[in-house]
Amino acid sequence: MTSDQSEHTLSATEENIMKATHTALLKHGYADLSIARIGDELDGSKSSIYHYYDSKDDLLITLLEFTVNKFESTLDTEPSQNPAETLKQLIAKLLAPDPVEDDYQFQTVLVGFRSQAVTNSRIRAQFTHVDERLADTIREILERGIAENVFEAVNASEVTEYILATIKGGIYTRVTTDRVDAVTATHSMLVSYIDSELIQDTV
Amino acid sequence: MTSDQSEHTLSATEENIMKATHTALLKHGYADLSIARIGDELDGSKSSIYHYYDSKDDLLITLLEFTVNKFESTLDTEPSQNPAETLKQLIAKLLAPDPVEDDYQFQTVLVGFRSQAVTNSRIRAQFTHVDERLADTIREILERGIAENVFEAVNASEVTEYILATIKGGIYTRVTTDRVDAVTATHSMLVSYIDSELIQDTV
DNA sequence: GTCTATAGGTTGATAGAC
DNA sequence: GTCTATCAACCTATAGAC
Repeated sequence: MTSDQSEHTLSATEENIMKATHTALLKHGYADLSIARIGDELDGSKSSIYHYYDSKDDLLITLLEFTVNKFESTLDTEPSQNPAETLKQLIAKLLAPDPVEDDYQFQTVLVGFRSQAVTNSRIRAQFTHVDERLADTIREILERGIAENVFEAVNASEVTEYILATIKGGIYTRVTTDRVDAVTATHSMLVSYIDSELIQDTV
Repeated sequence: MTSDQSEHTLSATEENIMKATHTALLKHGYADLSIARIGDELDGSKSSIYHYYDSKDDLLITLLEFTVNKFESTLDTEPSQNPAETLKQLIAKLLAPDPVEDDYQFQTVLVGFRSQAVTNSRIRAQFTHVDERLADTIREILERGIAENVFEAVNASEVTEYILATIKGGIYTRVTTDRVDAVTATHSMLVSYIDSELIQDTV
């Protein structure tokens, strides 16, 4: 496997701690997250945390990896499909005006984590990596579409970054403002862009 | 004036506190910001803060307003210019791969604040407002360009949100990852979009 | 208006019983 | 492995001298 994460399965307690930290993070945000508040969401006692993790920092980095993996696994696309449809489905999943509760929670937790990348170099490295993989996913779809003559022969790397930035901007807007219409508009304009600039005119 | 902020000029001490909080925020990030750390950046004693602000929260909300005003004032564009050039200059200022130090600091501080919008409704309202005004700025340029037959007769509101999301995504990427090239690519693709989809073909 | 001192609570983390 | 009890450090905020 290519995963850099240790292969071991999580014990029931570890799973509990992950879930409790996730919930506490949603409730209070990264800045107001404390071991006590995680304990409040936990079935057992808060000190059990220190049996599995060295420190609060260690716990949070582990949760970040855990969350990123779950988030990325929800993005796995059916590769047999038309590249244009695959791309549009990916965008719809990320920019849906009212996503599935789970998806919304992932986005919220990841936005909270991401802001820590400004001052925390470990978290910054993680998100550099996250974006790299998101870009890979999009670029592969584009390159396949170009190879199959579905897409124009654009610069796949540049278009990838452009699409990815727009998606992240849309998610960011959804999670940090009440401007729901802005997300809808961003979504529909991004689809228009794909239709008019990317998809080849059928001759 | 339309500003909802009190008109009074800041005293030297207040100015000092704003600057110290700004610096402490850059150094430690929102989550690890404390009154003591703000005091470390301050000429005087940390308790002087409580003579001017009721609480840490009050101080931070004030700094947010202060920062937003300064940030927006750096965006004032020369309205006599060609709308296409005005728009491109605005984008270049926000997505420059290596912006002026002041601009970079504003973006960093605002990204830190913005993540708090997820759990803090006062801050969320502020950023809803910030985005509204940014959208107004872009929309006015687009509408002027359409009126002057420089731009195609696009849906100005939708295109505005699309451009704004891409810009925010680019800033977000710059501040939270090491993927400098991604920002450059986003910038150049956004300019290409304007050239090919927005600017009217000269007949 | 600015300072020192300090109250009173919360923080992350540990010791040690079971 | 899970618990209770506890520590020392730090937190926000205030009291009160100057």
